[in-house]
Amino acid sequence: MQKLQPKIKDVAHVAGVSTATVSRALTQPERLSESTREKVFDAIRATGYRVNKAARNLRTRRAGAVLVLVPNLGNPFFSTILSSINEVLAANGYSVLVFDSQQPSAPGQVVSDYLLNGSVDGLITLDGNISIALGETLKNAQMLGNVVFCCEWSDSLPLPSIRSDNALGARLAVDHLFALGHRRIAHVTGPEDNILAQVRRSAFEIRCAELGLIIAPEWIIPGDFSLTSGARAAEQLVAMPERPTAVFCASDEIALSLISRCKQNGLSIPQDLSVVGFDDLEIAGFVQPSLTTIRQDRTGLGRLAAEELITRLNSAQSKETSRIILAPVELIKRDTTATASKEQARNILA
Amino acid sequence: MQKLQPKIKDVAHVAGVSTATVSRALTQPERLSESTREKVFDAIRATGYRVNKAARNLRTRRAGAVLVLVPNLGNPFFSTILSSINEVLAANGYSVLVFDSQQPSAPGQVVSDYLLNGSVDGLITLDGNISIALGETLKNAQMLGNVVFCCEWSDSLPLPSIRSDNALGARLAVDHLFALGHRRIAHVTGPEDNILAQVRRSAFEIRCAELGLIIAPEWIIPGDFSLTSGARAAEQLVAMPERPTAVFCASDEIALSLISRCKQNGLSIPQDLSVVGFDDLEIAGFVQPSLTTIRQDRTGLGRLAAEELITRLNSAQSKETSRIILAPVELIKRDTTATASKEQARNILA
DNA sequence: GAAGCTCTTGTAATCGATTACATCACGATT
DNA sequence: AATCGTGATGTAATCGATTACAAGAGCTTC
Repeated sequence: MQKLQPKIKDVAHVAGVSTATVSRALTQPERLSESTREKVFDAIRATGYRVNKAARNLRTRRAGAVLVLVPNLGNPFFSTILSSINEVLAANGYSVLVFDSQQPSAPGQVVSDYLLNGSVDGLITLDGNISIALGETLKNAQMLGNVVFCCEWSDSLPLPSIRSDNALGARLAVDHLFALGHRRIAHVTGPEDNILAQVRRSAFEIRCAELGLIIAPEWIIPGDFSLTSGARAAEQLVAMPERPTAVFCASDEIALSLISRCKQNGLSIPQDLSVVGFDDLEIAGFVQPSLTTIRQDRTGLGRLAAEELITRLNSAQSKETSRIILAPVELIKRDTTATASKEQARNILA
Repeated sequence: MQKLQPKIKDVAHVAGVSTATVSRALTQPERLSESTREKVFDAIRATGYRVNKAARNLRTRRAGAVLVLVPNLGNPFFSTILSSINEVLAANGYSVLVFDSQQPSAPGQVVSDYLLNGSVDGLITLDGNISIALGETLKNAQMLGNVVFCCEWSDSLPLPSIRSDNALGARLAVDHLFALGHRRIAHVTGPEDNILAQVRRSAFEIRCAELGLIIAPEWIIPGDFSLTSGARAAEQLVAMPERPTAVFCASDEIALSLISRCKQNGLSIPQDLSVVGFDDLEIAGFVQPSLTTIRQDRTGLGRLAAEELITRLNSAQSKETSRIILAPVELIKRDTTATASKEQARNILA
């Protein structure tokens, strides 16, 4: 049975130095003579000493931790990003706290608590629904400079945002389908109130217009990124009298479940319908047919967001710029898209 | 521009009481008279006060936080559990720190740091690879009572473990396939060193033996839970001269990619091969054909683990019992399993 | 050899809460 | 009327680190 956790005083005693010296050995070892430094480290080893985080945090007014706000932790898209955020932050000495904003407790309250009570130094949010009220609170506490958006953003908050080039992604998808001869392209959207889904949708519409494609209103099928919404969209698709020959889905989950449901309804993919997803989840390459999709660099997104936050935490000046960092997207051609048949290609709306 | 964060002294001043009273209002409001209590809360509201977590933690020697150690955060199986852990802990006033044990930094070191430096009060680990050394360290620091396994466990550490009934899962899978007439059943395993994978495998073998089924050595195909390993297993399967008619996979990811690769090789699922997975990932119900699998109650696992840890943190006595809580598993019959054809059923090994 | 530097180390204040102990007021008990 | 108990509040010690400031040692410089 061992004693309680040794404290800095115990180490100082064993090493025969003052607590200040021990503290210096910990935080700025180069300031000590080599002999004392070694004495101290020996004592640390001998006692099994670990700095008490709470005491250090109190004194230094830093938490050494970052909060990551995730909408739906269960979604593999987010958790990969989280993993990469974790990696960068850990390498820089920060702990990572997570909070799932889907939870019953009011996330705004929770987030401002974390930031204002000093539990964390900063926030990376993968959730774009940051309320104006929260923004105000953070601004008043001069905490707004320690917040970074990842994937998402909010037009009403002047915050940096690391995100994929969503518009480009949508264009790549349309161009790819167009090049294959498709002229009747549908789109299953993300949630209506989601800014990123809005960008994908409008870029889709604009690109179609540029290419002279007409989009029937019913071809814009509302979804919400989820598997369920993909299946629902498939039902709508197969029921259409003038069925599109291709569909661009706002997420891979939509695409995967849409494909599955279409097959159940007797459609062949990609012969009867070409499908493009968005995200490039790992599973996308492991289904049959494998999914053509727009890859988002999830690891890069997480890394960049973490790096941006660290930079901001280190720079004393609070700069509330709405800097935007675009992560590249890429068309991954797989097997759910195919050349339009003659009949499909000719079948342009009047 | 606002001043610095108000402290308890400021609140006390505004309310015209002592700091002790403010503190009591926060932690044991029933001990104050109604009038002062209201005065204090008014002052708190007026000043926008938030308790400083570091100061409170230092004084109370509690962190109000729990570390969750996750092997591979990017895996949807784990992240759902994490979400449910988060929910329960948040409801009980605990913050959740995560660490991905796949990371370069030595996870053992990191974990013991977190626990010994007071960053967290306890640990829930979804990773079974807790080293003996770490166990010793924690025991010496009398921290071993604050650790709970979730899904995984370690025979060498006397810790509570919340896990699925893996053996039952394997039996359910075998029984289901047997009832459909299958007599030649393969198994794609999890990682060889993974205790949970070992249980599934040995329960599979035992049940087969009980039913009088012979398992050719090559039908035990090594995998590691991953999509990649499922595809590899499929290659091995299709190349077998005496191909099994059914396969029980240690994870859904294995099953999904195995199915996909088998289809690429011209097999029809389930006509040529019945497949059972393990986990019941959300996607399992949204692929075509939808996956028959053993459901693990991921939400329940997370919840139970969190509740168990909270109980332990609240009880002063350190009880290092290796209590086991089994979460139920369930066979979810979907479309990747079918009655064995006459030829399949008759084809028993000599 | 006095002044001034640099380098190393120690003393003690400090971060912002919680809480043991003391005090006081007020009503009940004898 | 003296004593006691109870409830409400205040005073000050405390949690365990960091760090401003001071001080001493050893060197250089004029």
